[in-house]
Amino acid sequence: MASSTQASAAPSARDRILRTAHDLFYRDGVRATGIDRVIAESGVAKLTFYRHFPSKNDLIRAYLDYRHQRWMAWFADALSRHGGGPDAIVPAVGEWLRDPGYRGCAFINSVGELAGSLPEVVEIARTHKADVAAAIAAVLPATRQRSKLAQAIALAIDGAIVRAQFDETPDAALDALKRIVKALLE
Amino acid sequence: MASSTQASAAPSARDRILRTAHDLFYRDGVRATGIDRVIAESGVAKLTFYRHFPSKNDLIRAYLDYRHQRWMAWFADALSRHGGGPDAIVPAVGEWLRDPGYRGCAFINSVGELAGSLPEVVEIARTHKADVAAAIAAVLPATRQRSKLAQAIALAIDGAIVRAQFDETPDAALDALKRIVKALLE
DNA sequence: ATGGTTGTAGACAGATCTGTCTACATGCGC
DNA sequence: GCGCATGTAGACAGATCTGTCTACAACCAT
Repeated sequence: MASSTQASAAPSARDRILRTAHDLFYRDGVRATGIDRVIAESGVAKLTFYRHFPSKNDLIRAYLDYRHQRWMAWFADALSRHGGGPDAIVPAVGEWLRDPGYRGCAFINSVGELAGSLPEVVEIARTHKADVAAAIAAVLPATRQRSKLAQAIALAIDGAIVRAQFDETPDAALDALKRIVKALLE
Repeated sequence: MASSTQASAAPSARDRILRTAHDLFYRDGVRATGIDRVIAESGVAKLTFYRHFPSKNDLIRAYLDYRHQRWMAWFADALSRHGGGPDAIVPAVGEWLRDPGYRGCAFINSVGELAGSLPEVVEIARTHKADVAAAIAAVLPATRQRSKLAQAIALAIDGAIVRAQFDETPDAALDALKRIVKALLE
């Protein structure tokens, strides 16, 4: 989940805006980041920005969609790189939590910040978490309890995500997560 | 964790401010809540407010302290009301998650919102979570693994907290939490 | 009774934030 | 080559937010 860099030369204005918004929203929070900051940092004109995103809420929605795509792709890749079995889960999560730019889960953070003023982020977050649970189920053995088990593991991952957001190092969170996953898988 | 009401007649201005700030900050978020709103809703003059809390950050710190006291007292009570043993944990948490005013963990939400602009909330949240883990350890049998086990359960509770914040009902979160606690305690 | 503390009511300054508008440039398809 | 989409630069309006300031009242202890 390190910040990805684009190889090709000239990204469109929309892409530059979205990428900049992603980095700022994720690092500093959505409310703390002003439109003017996104505009200045992505190097586009104000009118250009408002042509692509008529309101800040449109940008927020696009940010969460973009984040979802990026994160799910990274997670699927990380799981397969670590063997693609149940034992891949904790190391894959650990990779993320150790990333220097780690700032917690964009969806959890956004719900906390915006649930009151932009209720649809709750729906978006729910969808995201359901997809994460499905990705976890995909690496579990196909038993009768697989779905329930994946949900429990996904919930434990959420716990590790917020714990690692507080602590100096993610080690305690990963220890606890490992213990839970091991206990759940017998 | 339902909102507590004060029996005695005349709370001081400071108490009224703190109580109002707590309710608004918790319900709508810290950044989304303006000082003017707190002042209007607590029925106090602006100068009075600024005499007690020279800046919004002072109010935020007081809010988190207040929340910590209130929540820990409620949690200890809930644990003892449900028997004071390991089996009290899930029902106690369930009581909270089912509260109509439930909006997630004030500390998790605040870290997401404020970590960038007010770094000390991270420290405050860490202390809070350590106290929660200690309260959980207190209801576990005194084995050699007690502390590690309490940390794992506390982490699973954090997972249930955020999951219940997304979902329509807390049932799935409580199911998963119950499954994890059961697996951890053999 | 006098001074300090605590309170009310509300105007005001200064910053910041979202969103609009004018004026102009460039490149591409038809 | 003409029109249109897309782009730049930046002034401007209007709302909102934090924090200061003036003017005045009630209460309590010394």
